[in-house]
Amino acid sequence: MGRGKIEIKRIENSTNRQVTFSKRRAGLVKKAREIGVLCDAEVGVVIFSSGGKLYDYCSPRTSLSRILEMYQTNSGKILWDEKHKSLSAEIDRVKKENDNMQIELRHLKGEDLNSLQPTELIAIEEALQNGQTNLRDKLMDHWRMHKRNGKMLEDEHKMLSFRMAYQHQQDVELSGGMRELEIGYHQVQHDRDFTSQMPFTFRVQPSHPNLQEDE
Amino acid sequence: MGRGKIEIKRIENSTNRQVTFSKRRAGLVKKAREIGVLCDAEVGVVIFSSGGKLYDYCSPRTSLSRILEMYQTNSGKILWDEKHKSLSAEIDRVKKENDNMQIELRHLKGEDLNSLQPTELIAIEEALQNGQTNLRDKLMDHWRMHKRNGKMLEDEHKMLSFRMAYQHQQDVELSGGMRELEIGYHQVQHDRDFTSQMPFTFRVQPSHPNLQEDE
DNA sequence: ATCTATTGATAAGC
DNA sequence: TGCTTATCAATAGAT
Repeated sequence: MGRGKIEIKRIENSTNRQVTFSKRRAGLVKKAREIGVLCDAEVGVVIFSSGGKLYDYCSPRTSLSRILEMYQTNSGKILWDEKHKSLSAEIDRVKKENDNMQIELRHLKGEDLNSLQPTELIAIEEALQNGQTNLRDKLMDHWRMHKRNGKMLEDEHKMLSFRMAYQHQQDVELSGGMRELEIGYHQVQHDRDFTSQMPFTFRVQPSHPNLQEDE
Repeated sequence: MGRGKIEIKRIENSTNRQVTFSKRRAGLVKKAREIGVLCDAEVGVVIFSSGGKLYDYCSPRTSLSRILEMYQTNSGKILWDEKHKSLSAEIDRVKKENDNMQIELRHLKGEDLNSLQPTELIAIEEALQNGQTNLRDKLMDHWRMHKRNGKMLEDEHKMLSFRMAYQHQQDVELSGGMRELEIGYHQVQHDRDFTSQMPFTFRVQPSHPNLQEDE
């Protein structure tokens, strides 16, 4: 509900995220108040922003601590005694999450790949390709902006220039390196009708970088 | 919002009240979930119906008791012992580690790059380049091994072939995209003695992919 | 913070 | 309780 539909996933732009948080927090509290009044319910809401700031609401005529007591009674859980268990469980959960991210990081860095299937390797490769595209866009933004402003620092300029050139080199080399694989592909492609699914580049002249140093 | 506007006051008809309660409870929880995801917030909701029945929701990465503890910390009420404190401290520590990895992962995926300096962008780009090199080596290993063993499965073969071709395409395109930057570089390169540090590729013919589809 | 085009939530009705 | 639909409400994006 707004000028455009949005996916329910983390808002990347931090300003937008903050604005949306404020708006929706207000909306949530309003809804909580309404259901309390309309349906004669008691409601408690606790919200922590990503920055850790606390916001809360609870129906009039009661208090959060009373609601929490009722929660304990009704859920059969004794929060104070449960707390220890729940804290331990949380540590486990967070650590596990930690491990998973660790693994994902390693994979993205090209480590610990031996146990992976081609399918998984390809998925990671795609993620890398994506990241690289975004990274390079951003680097080019910097390059262009600095060039336009004419106030690029000497060191920054060196690094950017060097890096741009290096990327180009890498691409040409990898691009060349893939030629070997084309052969493998062409050997088998007539087995099945797969040609229609192949990217057009496949039917393209391989690039011919001139790799001689000219003195 | 519905077939007619309603006043926000207790619904007298008990059936309607019950129905509205169910619908709005679902709506409230949905909103809570959404703000949690969109804005990276932690949310806890506790609802008692007029009949005294308990309903609750809390964001996935936490628990109600955890949220309630955070609430107590933040709101001043402190009634927990040292053990809990140390457990909480550990959670905070691990979560912080978690956040850092999260950030690194996002960066590698090309997200949240706006606040980064060129130096940092370049470091990330290098990591991606590395990862990609390793990934592709591994993919080629798979390709060669399966081809040699002659027992590549049809689907695996399709995916590998397709992926190899796709990588090639990407490289050629990126390689082409870098050409623009060469111009910028050549404009300034005579300012300083930087030529000796430039990769030889820089003095190389750009690739000329033939992008016409041949029917 | 304010303004609206749009999407989203939901009151009624079945 | 679950669907459907006409309406009102929340809010995304722009200012």
